[in-house]
Amino acid sequence: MRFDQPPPEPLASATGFLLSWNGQRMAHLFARALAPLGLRPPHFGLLTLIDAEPGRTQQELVASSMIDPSSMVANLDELEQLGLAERRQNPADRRKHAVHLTRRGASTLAKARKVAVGLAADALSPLDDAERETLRLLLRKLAGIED
Amino acid sequence: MRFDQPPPEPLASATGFLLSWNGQRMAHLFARALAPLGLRPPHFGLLTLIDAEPGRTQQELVASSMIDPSSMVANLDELEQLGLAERRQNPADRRKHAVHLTRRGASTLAKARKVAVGLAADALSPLDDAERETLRLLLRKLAGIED
DNA sequence: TATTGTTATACTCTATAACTATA
DNA sequence: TATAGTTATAGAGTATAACAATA
Repeated sequence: MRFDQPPPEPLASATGFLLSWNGQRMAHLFARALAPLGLRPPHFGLLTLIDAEPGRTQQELVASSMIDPSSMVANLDELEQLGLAERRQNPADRRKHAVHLTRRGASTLAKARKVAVGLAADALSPLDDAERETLRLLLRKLAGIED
Repeated sequence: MRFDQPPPEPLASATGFLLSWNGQRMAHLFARALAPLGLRPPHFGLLTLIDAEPGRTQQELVASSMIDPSSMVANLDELEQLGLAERRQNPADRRKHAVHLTRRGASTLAKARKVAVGLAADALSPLDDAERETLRLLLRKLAGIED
């Protein structure tokens, strides 16, 4: 898909289509902005979740993320290979792995956050601050988040 | 990706992430709603564009859509196999194909539109009418559409 | 030599389900 | 018998670039 020009009418009149278009465009831009760090968007989400509550098991991460179990394995494998996260053994139950960030993982996450903030500022530039906040609140409500 | 629960904090605080999440969720739901008609989302977009201006060449459709040339061929092949669209020869330039809907294509498009309208009503149900219109206008502005 | 359309191919991403180990 | 994690595999979807035909 190409996102180099505004979407064509009459599709661009429908809210559902606009939502898909803007969302997929944002995902696309984010993937590209993250690539120089060697990360893909799910990596960023996972690093963020591990950082928010270190030591969770993979299943707990599956439950609180959008990633299914087999993709979780693959993504954590990649983060380990990059030296950004590690699985630690739980002595009480050797089936369970506690997932932590490495020091390098924490610093890479900080860099990635800067990339994300910069991209958002750029991609949302057609809107002023008040409009951005209105959009954010509408999207939270739409996503089913209670405030 | 799973979209069966609201996205996790702290990701769900960022407008960019919310945009991706809602957009991909909508695309996902739309793909599923369209499947019983034997269509995928690009088919719907293409049928809509052909209907809006019948007789365009494939290149013109490429230029005014988000679909790249080789995917355009594949998508039109599929629409022809389904009996929904047809390539007509241009006598003046035999390289160019004029793309039209068949009668069946027009009626399938009408059905698909109903599906799309129903899905949008459903997926946007957390918002009231005024909020939906605000969202629509913000998304148009964000997409770079001048009003 | 440029344009229109097509084909072939390779790649990313993900989902499904089967499998291993521990409990 | 149930749970945590893993592996293997197949499938959808898309992008890249080479190719054929017509102009």
